Amino acid sequence: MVTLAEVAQHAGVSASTVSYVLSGKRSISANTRQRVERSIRELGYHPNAGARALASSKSNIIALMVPLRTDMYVPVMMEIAIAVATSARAHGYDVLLLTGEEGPDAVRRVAGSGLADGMILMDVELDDERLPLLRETDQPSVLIGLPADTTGLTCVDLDFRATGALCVEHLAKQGHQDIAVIGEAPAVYERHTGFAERTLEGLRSRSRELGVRLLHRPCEGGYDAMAVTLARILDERPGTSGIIVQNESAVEPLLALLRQQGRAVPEDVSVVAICPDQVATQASVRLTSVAIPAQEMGRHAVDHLVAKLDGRGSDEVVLIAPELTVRGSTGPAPSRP
Amino acid sequence: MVTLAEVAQHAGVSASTVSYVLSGKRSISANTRQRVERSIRELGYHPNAGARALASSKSNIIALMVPLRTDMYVPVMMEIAIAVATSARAHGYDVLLLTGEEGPDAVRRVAGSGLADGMILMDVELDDERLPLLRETDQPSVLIGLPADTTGLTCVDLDFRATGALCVEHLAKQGHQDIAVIGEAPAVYERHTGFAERTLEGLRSRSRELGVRLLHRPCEGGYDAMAVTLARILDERPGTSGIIVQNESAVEPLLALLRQQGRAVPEDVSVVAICPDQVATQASVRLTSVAIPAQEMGRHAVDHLVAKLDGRGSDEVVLIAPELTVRGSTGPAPSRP
DNA sequence: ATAGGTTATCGAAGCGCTTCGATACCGATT
DNA sequence: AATCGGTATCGAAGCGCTTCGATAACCTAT
Repeated sequence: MVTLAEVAQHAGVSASTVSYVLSGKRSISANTRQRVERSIRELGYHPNAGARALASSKSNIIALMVPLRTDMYVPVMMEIAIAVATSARAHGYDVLLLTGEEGPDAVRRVAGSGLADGMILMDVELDDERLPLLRETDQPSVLIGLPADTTGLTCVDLDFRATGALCVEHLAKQGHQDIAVIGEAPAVYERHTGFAERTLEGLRSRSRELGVRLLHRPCEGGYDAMAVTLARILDERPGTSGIIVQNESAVEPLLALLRQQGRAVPEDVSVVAICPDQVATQASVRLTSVAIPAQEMGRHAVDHLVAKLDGRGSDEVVLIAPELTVRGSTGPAPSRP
Repeated sequence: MVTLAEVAQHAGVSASTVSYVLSGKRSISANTRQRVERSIRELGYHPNAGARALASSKSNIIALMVPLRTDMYVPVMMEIAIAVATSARAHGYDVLLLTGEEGPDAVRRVAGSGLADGMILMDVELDDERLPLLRETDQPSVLIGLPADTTGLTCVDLDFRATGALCVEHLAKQGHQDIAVIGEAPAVYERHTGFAERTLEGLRSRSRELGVRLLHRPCEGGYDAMAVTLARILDERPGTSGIIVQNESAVEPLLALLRQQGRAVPEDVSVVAICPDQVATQASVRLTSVAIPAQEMGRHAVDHLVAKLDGRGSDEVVLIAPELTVRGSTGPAPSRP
């Protein structure tokens, strides 16, 4: 293993000079710089991460806490995680992967040990138990998702309230009067996940304003659960002509069931999905949808965290404006008999 | 920030004693141990990761290199990644997330800087460009996937050859004579991903042995691509009665298309999938499948790597035996006219 | 009582780096 | 010629921990 001292000796300078060449924190003559850089290359030198962290109290690592549950919106999680890792590298940071398993203790461990300089939390619940710790250790952090109380926190999220409103609006504008919402699994609502509840608020308030009827039903993913849910909806509201889905694993089953029942999309029923673009375009019907901008969220989170670590940047809540893309699954409401 | 020295002072012992209490590398009297542990608790002490890494040349971090591509078998990747993170924690290690983006350089960087003690590589190609580096730096590592040359390497993977064979066997046993294979996207074969090619080998050799006809077609995910692929298959081999799918995002489109064309599963066509159990059970037809044991692979990889880091364990190739679960999508071949 | 062997603890060195004065040299200003 | 402000470099201290002898205290066996 090559050390700074060896590079220094090889280049005929002192260790501190090599350090300054590396960090650029003091001016170095062009001549010396080149000699040092050459030695670094020739010896294949890589600074030791531990020593660096110890001396500078900076690890150049960002911790990313992903939910342990693999049952929910997995591709989105993955996409965010990869976006985070990629953007972090672009800023010179590596990413430490923490699962939700450890719970709040992970926050304590990371903050206490100086393992990471800051952390990004995904899947934040409205009343998340990690937040008190985050505030008290004042660990630099960014949340992906929006808790109930955001004082002193930096959050990045899609504006799910506006997303809900946007979906209702789109359908209402086309004349749909009876709209059904197929939501995430009941467990998601029970644990008060922010995005699910806020979507619902948006859906409800906008439909109230626009005078359309709204029926919300949580739904486990999969074909069987979807069959039951759809039957219940059509039973309660036979006139339903617009459906909003916020559950990736319910999308394809829903479309299959509608087809099977002879309900044409979009002639008989219009469908709007809240899902990543990939899902919307790869479904059996090209879906009108509001995209979940996973990449953008990951990138934003990293940018904000890095800004904080650099002493720039402040606490703030960034809500990304939703965008509805019209594809082939929505159209005018059928005229009622 | 609390340091070892402060704990030592608080407990009235020397720093080294505290260190030995923590590591258990020398015997400590019960009395002293308790006093020290109490101080640790009262002061909320966490050892500094950087200092530890520097002094012990061990970071207690495992690097996990995931593919950058988000287009392929995403849930499997995610499940493996989470299994790795979870098992690693159980062994006292944290996980550093590296994306394929950096390519081979990441290996050099991690090995050189002592950032991680070892690494796990996912999505290994047959002739992976990271392997020479891995061998030359003799960085402790485990591959998930099987390259062409495994000398000096430890690998964990599902036995995809046996998996292919198993699928053919199952269908042949039920009398199917004409079998079609819907594979991964063409790009996957072009970059010589090991698992795809080995599955194919297994499929081909077993079908030759059993005297059944086999047609293999790569397929991009999604509905449209699937429609084209299926049409071509049925055009070339109208008598096809068994289909093997190895492409998660083709599964649901395939089932929808078959339904749409009035081909009943399993009465007219039998379908075997190679996919995670979750996909097989949540599809619109409960699929007979060979599971991809993501969790098990992640766990194995970590166990082997930790064994290596402890000086136990040797280079070896672990192939997990495939298991075929019969569900509702396969049955006897229809009698030919 | 003394040598020999344990067991429990301490002190000091050192891991590889960053960073803060200090120093030496230079040309420009008076 | 003496002074000043830069610029380029060096040396040494120190980050918080691990680990290796050394030492002291205590048993046991002679």
